[in-house]
Amino acid sequence: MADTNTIKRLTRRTLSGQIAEEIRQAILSGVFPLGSQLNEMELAEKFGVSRGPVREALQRLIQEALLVSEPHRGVFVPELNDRDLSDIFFVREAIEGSAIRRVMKSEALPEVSLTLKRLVVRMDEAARAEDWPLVADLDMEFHRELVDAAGSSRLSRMYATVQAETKLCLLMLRGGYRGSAALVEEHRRLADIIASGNVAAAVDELPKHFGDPVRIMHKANAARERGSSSEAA
Amino acid sequence: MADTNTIKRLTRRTLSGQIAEEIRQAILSGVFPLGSQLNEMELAEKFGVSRGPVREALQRLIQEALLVSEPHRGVFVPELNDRDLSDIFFVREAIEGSAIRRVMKSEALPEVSLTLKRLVVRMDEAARAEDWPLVADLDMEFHRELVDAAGSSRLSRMYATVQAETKLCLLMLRGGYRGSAALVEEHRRLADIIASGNVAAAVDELPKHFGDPVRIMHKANAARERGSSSEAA
DNA sequence: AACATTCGGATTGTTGACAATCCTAAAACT
DNA sequence: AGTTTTAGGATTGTCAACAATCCGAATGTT
Repeated sequence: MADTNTIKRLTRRTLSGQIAEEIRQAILSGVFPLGSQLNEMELAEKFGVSRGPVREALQRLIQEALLVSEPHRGVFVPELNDRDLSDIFFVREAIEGSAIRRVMKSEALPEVSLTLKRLVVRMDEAARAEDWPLVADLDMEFHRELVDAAGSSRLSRMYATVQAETKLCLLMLRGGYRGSAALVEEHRRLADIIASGNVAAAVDELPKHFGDPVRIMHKANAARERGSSSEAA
Repeated sequence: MADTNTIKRLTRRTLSGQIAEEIRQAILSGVFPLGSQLNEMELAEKFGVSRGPVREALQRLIQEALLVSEPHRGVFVPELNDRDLSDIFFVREAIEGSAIRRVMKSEALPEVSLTLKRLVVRMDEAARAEDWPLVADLDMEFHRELVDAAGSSRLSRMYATVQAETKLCLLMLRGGYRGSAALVEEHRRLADIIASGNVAAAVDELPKHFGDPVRIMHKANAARERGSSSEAA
């Protein structure tokens, strides 16, 4: 047997696990509006189960920062403010930066570069077809691929949760996701720099890459909060 | 009213939260040996509560990677192998590296440096008194302080979980925590470099700082596994 | 009219019991 | 004797009911 590294994934699907996955998808799809409350009993009978598994599923999503719990009040879809937004992208930069550094030092760099460039091609096709949801998905996949290539299970897991929060951010500007073809170009640029082997340049590119979305989202967030008088932080 | 120091403990302690904290401390104190199983019913009656809150507490700790769950089998204190060990310190390097970069760019650097140097002083005192547990605690605090200084709640939270795993690592070499005064010197060195403002030097110092513990633990781990014929990874 | 108080509805937090699953080990078979 | 089968025990997974807590509206007071 050549590879024994496949550790026999007996993913024993537990009920609460399935429910968590279901609710997670629902949140990230915008089924539950930001700030809305999730009723345990309601979810329970919607899934045809008791409140126990639902509670456990919610607990898990709380740990993933996809929900926030106010004791004796309920669990809510969080509303992200500017601080959160900056923080999320700061952490993304931290994680992806480390991933880039490690990948570019490894001998798997050519392979990873190829994978990334293929993703850019698909992203380009999607952009030409103006399939913006697909573009967004490929954007996510691009960065996830990059982080996973580092081969650190912990880094990947951490990144997964931050990426989920990023999706939450995208929900804030519903449909307003900039469909500019510039996005494709940015990723192509990033992929090229990574392939080039210039570590410093690659790491420097990340803030530029994230700069735009952060600014755009901040703007959208400010516009959204302009209507409701908010608390000063 | 002159004193507003009562910071209004809004921290509504939920029962499961308290239990989680209790179990967490127990795990990190080595009350539960590595690889041992945690019985829900047993814990429940030990805490004088039902299995519900205990289950939720365990769920939380599982998410923190302080426990692993095998469906329909039970939850166990994880046994960390060499891969885990390397991974943990890789992630620590990633997080602390980003924290250092941000802190050293901020104007709070002098203040942070001072705090770190004070910690080194305390660590030195503890080392002279040969109070190694305290030295270990101060080691943890040093790095946590550094990360917290970055002002990113998400980075801090992620680091907290990795640091908990680090404590798990220390449990592997029970009591064998090297009490060398070199540890103090290393931290002093790191604090000095950070204070100096030389970002590149500071970031370069991290791998050196982590190099020793990783090697030592690998050695200890190998020695520990020498007795039991283990599966080849 | 403005403020404090109390009551009601709703939701979460907790409990004890029941069902499903897994591991161990004894027993039956070749 | 060695291997398969099958019961036993134990533990987790799930459920429905009970208790505690919180929010908001209605009521009473100044």
